[in-house]
Amino acid sequence: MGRSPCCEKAHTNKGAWTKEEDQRLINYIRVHGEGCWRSLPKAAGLLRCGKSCRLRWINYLRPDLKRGNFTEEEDEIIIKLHSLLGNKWSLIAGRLPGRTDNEIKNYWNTHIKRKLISRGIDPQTDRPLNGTTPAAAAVAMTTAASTNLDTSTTAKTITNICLDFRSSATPHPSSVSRLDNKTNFLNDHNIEFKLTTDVSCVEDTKCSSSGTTDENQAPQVQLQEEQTTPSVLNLELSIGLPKPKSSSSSRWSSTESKVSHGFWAVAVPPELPLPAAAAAVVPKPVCLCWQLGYKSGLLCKNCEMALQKSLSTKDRFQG
DNA sequence: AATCGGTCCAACCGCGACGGT
DNA sequence: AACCGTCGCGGTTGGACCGAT
Repeated sequence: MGRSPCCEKAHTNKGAWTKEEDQRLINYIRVHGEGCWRSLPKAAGLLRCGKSCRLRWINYLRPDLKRGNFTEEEDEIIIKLHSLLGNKWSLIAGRLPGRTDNEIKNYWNTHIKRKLISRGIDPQTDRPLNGTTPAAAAVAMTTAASTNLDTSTTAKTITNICLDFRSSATPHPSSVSRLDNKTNFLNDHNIEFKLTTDVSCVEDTKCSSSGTTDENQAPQVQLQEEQTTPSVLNLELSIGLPKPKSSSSSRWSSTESKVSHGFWAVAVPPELPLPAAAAAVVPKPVCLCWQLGYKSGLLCKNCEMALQKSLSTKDRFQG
């Protein structure tokens, strides 16, 4: 049986939006908020399909959108995140408040690709075009030494990636909520982040890594930023085998799936002192919004709970 | 002024993931 | 477990714009 169309195409407008349509959509969302895109067009009196409305709002009408050219800092963040995540535009957008995935994707294809080629970097692979590692490359890959922090049966490898987030501002809540939904790819590849604001990383050009190791199962890589920037965040990346999936679907097991869009990570808040952190290291499902260092109040429900748990653990160690 | 080619970006399309039943 | 509806993501496209000739 074929997939039913998302909307009745015969009675919907296509193409560029008119000012009146924009205004209708804005007015409706102002009153009713985002969501339920399927029924929105009818309720708002728009002859558009829900997908079209959603796209128009997210990419163009949202009030928190940043307009204008990308800054050099934004360029560098995009390049670095792309080298890490690939074409995960929504994930990258989640790190650039006010920018949309579509905008970043377009910008990548029209500007950054050329920029990278001029630097001698292959934009597809983010590796040097000539196959050697140039000093200009933003990301160098080296073997990582790891320590075993994982008590689960799934092999994980934690690596450090230092990214330059000098321009990082507090993300808008909408970015955070969107980010919460970006973890499928990371789940599938069992990739974990631990993002801290450890200033020592700024000074330490080596960004030492820690994490589990299983030489038989997981490749180990360390991505290391050239330490020429004044402020760098320490982003630990764990790469391992994909989480086991139920036999007939791509979903997680029942206990795992209790956490919607969950994100398995070593849940250690940045402020936890090292000994406590080491003791508290257990795999927990939390999402990227915490792992990316967002503050309480901007976290999703899952991360908020995880944060509270970890803080109580911290209290026990200090008390 | 007209034409052409390149660039940019808003919007569309198809697909996969998730949640509910 | 299977099915269905909805949502969100990434790739692609079409047309507007702009500079060169």
